[in-house]
Amino acid sequence: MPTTLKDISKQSGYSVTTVSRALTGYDDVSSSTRAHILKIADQLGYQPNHAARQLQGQRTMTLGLIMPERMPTYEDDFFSVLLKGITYEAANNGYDVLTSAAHPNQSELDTYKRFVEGKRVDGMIVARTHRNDSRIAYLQSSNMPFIVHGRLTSEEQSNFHYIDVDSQLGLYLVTKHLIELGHEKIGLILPQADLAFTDYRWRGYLNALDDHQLVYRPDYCTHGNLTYQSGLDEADYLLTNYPELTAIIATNDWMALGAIARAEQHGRIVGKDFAIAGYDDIPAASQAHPSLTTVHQPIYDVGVQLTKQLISIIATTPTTYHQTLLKPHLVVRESSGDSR
Amino acid sequence: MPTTLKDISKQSGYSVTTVSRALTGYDDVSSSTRAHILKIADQLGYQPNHAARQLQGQRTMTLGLIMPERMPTYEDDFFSVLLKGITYEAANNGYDVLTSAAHPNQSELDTYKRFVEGKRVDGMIVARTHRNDSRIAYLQSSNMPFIVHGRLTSEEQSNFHYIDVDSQLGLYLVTKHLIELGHEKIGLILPQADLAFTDYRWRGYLNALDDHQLVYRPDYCTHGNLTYQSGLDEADYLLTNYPELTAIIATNDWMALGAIARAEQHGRIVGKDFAIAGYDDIPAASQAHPSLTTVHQPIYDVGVQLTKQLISIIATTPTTYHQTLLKPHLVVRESSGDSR
DNA sequence: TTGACAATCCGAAACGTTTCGGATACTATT
DNA sequence: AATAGTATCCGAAACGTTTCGGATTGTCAA
Repeated sequence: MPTTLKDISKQSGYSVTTVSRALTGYDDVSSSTRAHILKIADQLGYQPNHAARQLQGQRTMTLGLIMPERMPTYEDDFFSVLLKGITYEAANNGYDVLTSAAHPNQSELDTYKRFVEGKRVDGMIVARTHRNDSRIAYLQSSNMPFIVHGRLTSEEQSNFHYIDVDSQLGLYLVTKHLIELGHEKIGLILPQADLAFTDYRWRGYLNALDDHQLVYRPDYCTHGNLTYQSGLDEADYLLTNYPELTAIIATNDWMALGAIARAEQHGRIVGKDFAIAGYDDIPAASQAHPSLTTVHQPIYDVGVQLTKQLISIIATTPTTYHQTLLKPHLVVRESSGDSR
Repeated sequence: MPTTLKDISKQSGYSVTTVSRALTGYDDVSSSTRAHILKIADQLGYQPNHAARQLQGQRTMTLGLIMPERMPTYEDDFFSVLLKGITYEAANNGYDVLTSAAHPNQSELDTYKRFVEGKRVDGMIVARTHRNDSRIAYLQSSNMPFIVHGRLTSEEQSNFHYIDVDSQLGLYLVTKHLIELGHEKIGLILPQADLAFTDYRWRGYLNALDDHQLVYRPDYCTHGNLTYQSGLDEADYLLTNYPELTAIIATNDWMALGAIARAEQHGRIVGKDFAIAGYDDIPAASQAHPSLTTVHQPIYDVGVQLTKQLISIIATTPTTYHQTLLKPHLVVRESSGDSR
């Protein structure tokens, strides 16, 4: 049974109140008694009881992140890496991080409610937004500080603090890159339609075609689910139905890697007579063969930024929304090939 | 301000006690009043205050994981992936996960104390053990349930619950594999000497040499720090000083990938006239060129297992140590080449 | 009619902390 | 010598929950 204020009080002869005030640094206690109390607290290895503090209405010094109900894929480490950035930056500022996922027989939203209304955290981080995102709607209706990685779709209002990577720009850049290499018939493998960034990526592709007077062919666009397997599948679909394609853009690297594998099975030599590009720049992208042309997303750093912002939001409750759009950059490697 | 038991009490006309007992399912309240109370609680969207529960001595339904002080490397996602497994499995059992890292001006051990003595968790998970591990010593002296991923070194007593992958076997397998391909002069890049698994991996290498009557050359062994960069550096050192080497085993994949790159700069053709093997089987390993022969570690699953075990330990406080040693398996790919 | 027993409810205390509103004793000012 | 001010301390209440030990009612058997 850990030491409490009462123990220190007994040992030192001072009241619990004074001990508390000494320990939390009020100017209301003489420096000699403070020193005395500090020493005893140290001797006894005092650690404040977190629950008691919280109960009485304090900051929890804890940030919350909830993992999505079903990971889109086992191999997807987006949340893990983000969480790594969040945890370290939180720790730098004296915060801890509470993570969870939906409990059995509970919805993801229930988990948000547990955290928010159970007063377990001072702020929430939400990531991978989707169309009509009920988590965001809920948080807006609560008065829990929160920050979002990503926005809502371009038709929706994003009235909240967010940090997003401009994936419209990202896809514009990679599409432009391929067009400038001479490609005119470019397949596109998008993620699930209800993910908010699908919208932006699609627009980026569209804009690039427009800017170069190329016609947009909706049938060149398919939807995968961010896995390697779906990269295989969708590439297969595109290559068998539209053999005129000379390039494929996949909107994440795992799908791109799948697409490379399948394209080569179709007899295309990726990086030579066929181009493939991805998105994310995961570690495997640089190791792949051919190495993958892609768009770099600094996930760890985004985690750090989100945390920094959220903590400042908690501290200051700003009246205006803090919204940042990071510029991604294109990483040209072998898979997009030389100019044709 | 969220609803409390008192609110429900007022609304329903029953006492706080009865409301509490109705909600937590005592048989001490008639089914009609329970139904009534349940309904009101639902209407009001009642969420129990976690702090109040904890304070009064309940389970926290929270597991703790602390990230190491300095990540050995930015690219190392070991903890992130482990945490992903832990979080999902914990959620499956109604638990949340509290993560942190050392706060400024505090040691890693202080963080353990904060969690344990601040009564913030019901159990702790510790990973990546090192020689003379003070975290484990501390947890043993507390009576907080905990489970460890990894053991202490073979000279130390591992008197605690753990799940480890038998990396001695792992390194034995990969060394044997190379020897059977005809290699006799095999370099070894080990991790930092104070990591507990360094000891086991070294022994595995040694055993394999012994079993095949090959002499052990201590100077063929160097120490890296698990990064790609140190793979470059150590491979460079080995190749320039011991050009007679025909193979290098790196004890993790990132160092192996670095070693491949450097070996090719030294004019070796990896997979042909030179063999390289790694350890971990990270996603990049299968994508690498040449693809990397390595030893598979199921990190996500280990996270799941650890969580399962820890929860059962919390529930039953077993008197005997639960210790599992998982068998890793060799994944042969191109980088170890054909028989010579 | 009485006693025993079950069913249902509730008051009060406790968990460990912070904070509000004083209380006390000393010092400096008039 | 009285007043005001300052420095230092503390009692009690509060946060929201659970639990211990009854209290109240009603039922049923003797």
